[in-house]
Amino acid sequence: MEYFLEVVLPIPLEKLFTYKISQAEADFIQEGMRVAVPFGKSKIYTALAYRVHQNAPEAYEPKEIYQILDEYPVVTQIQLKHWEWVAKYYMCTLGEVIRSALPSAFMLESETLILPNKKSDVDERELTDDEFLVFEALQHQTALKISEVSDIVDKKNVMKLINTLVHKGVILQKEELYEQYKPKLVRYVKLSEQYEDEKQLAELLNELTRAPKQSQVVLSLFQLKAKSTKPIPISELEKESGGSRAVIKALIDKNILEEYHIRKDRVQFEERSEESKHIALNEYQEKALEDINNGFDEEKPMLLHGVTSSGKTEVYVKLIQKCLENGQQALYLLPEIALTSQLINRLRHYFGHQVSVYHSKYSIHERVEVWNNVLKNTEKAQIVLGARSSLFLPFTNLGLVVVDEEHESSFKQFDPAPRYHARDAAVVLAALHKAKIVLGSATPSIESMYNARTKKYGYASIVHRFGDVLMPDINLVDIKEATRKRRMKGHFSEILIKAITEALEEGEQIILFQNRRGFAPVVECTTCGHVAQCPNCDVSLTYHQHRNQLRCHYCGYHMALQQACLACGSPTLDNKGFGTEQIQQELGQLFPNVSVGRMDLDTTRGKYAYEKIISSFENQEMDILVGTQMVTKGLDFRNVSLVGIMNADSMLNFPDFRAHERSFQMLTQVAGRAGRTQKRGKVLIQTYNPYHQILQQVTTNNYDGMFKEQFYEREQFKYPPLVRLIKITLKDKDFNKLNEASEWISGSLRNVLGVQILGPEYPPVARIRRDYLKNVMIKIPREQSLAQTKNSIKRIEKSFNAISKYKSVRLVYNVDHI
DNA sequence: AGCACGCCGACT
DNA sequence: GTCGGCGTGCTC
Repeated sequence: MEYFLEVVLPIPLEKLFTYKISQAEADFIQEGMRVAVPFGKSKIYTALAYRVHQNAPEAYEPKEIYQILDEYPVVTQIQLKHWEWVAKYYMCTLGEVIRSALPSAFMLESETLILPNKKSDVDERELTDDEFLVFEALQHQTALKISEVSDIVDKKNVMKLINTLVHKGVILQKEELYEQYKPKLVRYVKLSEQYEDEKQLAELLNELTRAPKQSQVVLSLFQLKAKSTKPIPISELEKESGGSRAVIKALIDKNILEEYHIRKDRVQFEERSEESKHIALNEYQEKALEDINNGFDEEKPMLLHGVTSSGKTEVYVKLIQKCLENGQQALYLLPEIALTSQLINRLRHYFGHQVSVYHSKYSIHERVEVWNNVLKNTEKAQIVLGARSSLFLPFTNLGLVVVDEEHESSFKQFDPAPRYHARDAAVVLAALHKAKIVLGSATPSIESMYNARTKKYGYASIVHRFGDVLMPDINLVDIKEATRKRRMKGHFSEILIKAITEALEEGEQIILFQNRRGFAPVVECTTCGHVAQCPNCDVSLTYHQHRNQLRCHYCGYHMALQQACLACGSPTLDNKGFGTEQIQQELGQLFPNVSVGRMDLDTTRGKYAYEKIISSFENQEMDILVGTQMVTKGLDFRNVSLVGIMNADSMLNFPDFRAHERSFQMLTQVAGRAGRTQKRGKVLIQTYNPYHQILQQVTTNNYDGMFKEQFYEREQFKYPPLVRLIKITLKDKDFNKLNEASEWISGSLRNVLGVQILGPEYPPVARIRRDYLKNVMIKIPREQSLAQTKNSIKRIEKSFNAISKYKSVRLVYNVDHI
């Protein structure tokens, strides 16, 4: 009987691939195990076992698998179901979901190695110069990588050379698999067993009199052993004895000491503090908790709408405690890893080492360890705190999902597929696990609030701040007037400067919000109006002061700032617009003795960059923090009494149907950073348009008014949540071909779907990385089947791909585009 | 997605 | 003349 295995490969292909396996393998392999398979001409890939069966494929002769990589499945059945849903809903392949879900260290790849062919005699005279170089190199080395061959002959493409060498019998090829994940091993030492005996030991010490260093090491080892019964790491012995590694190695070589390894977890936390596991909720929190639990009884996802600083976290903690008491795992999703550092401390305070963290700034090794802990349901992984990708962890016993700051658009993955929304995917995940789910926010998204109003979600709210702290006092500052009367100092109005001065005098801290990064978006020539453009993308280059560079935010292209205009040669270059860097600099001039910190994309690279800035602001090493979006997101600073928004207009005027909703959320959130203790916080919003509805709604904390108005507009103009949006982006290097192709696509969609199609339209940035872009937007009414519509779209794509002249055009789907 | 194959311009 | 550029097709 023949056995076959269908596998999923981590590539953007719809198809599953079938390999031949033996009966023994068929008995052993379970769905969700990893297998290494040969794919294409020579490569070996890691694939996920999907199904074992006995139906021989007819159209081709299947290859055999290379090797089974796991002893038990690393992916659960529920995960596979969930991933299939993600692939289907967000119109991508299962392989793409797998690629972003599995830690990259799980995905082994092969590397081709070149070995000398010992069996055949080589006539050196028959080799070309390049061939001889490789042949010679192999006389000294056992194997060469392709890239090394490339270096030796100083050529890029060496496949042809290698092929001829194989042909001439000079070399052999071999595929080597690399396991990227290596457990972290700590080296320990102990005394060899024979010296347990006292007589032997005395003899040994006697022998070592001529080696003072070595005998010192042995004595230190005894001292350490006396202190505790724990294993002794080599590093500690080194420190204690003052002996170098060479001395210890000599002792190991003489078999006096024995070296051994213990696998160490990279993920380590301090123990929980035993006091204060109990938290007291106030009456409003209690009420919300009760409402949430009632909603859970009806098996509904719950929306928790609590004003900023109302103590939502404590409610989550209560829910998590209950979940753990039931012996189930909890998942706590956050939109931004910047937030994890603050929250992790709070959660560890209650749950100690039961909390694991998972996000993209963790190393691939750490991610594998968290993955395995979750899979084995170990003590350490009872609670996972993480960014959107933690949704893909192998929970076996999930009881609760918390989606904090559910309105955040960063829950939606934008660039590589799967372009999923973590909040929505979490609702599906919870349903698959029959787990409870709560979505929390001070400013719920229109979508979630709509779901709550239509009873799809349950609803709970907290309208009072914790400790009855007053809501911040929000004021609008009209900078149109001030600008006209020349009363602005740089980007600061007199009112804002006065407020900053007062806060500084009180010893309080200040947050300033500037919705843009970089020093100045553009550098313009005042003589001819020329602005430096990115050669690969359709954008102006932005100036970054600290490197004195012009940079492209889309492709990373950069060049040094020119002294004279590139177009007309005159040295009259001027900055236009402003960003966080410039605000920071102006502050330095206005308040020379005040320390000003900055938090934006540029200052938060690296694993601990966020933590550094946040903790130094927390410790009041800085008086003022200038930041972009990041400062709005749920950070909790005790001593901030003033929040200033430099310019509210740029976000209000953003050409997007969500601009108003977003502005409301962002301003309300950033305002919420002010006055989290007894003193009432103050918020100043500088704007050219103080009569804007949204700004009025922000100052009066009128969420309902905002919701009503925005909802009405979306009804009028047919936007979510009343329709579903699918955006198709077409990309091609050829401008004309792209236009033709997008007309073809939009035409077919209009013919087949019978729903509203917008476009094709150029996006605001119409060229990125040398590709021209065009968007087509599909609006699908709620009552129309989404699945069927997607099928029709896929069919249109098939016919599109059959047209040979459009071959090079790539299509990208974005379902529920934000 | 990779990766090989195949066909064209710009250099030793 | 080769090298390496990119367009095209295929992967069990």
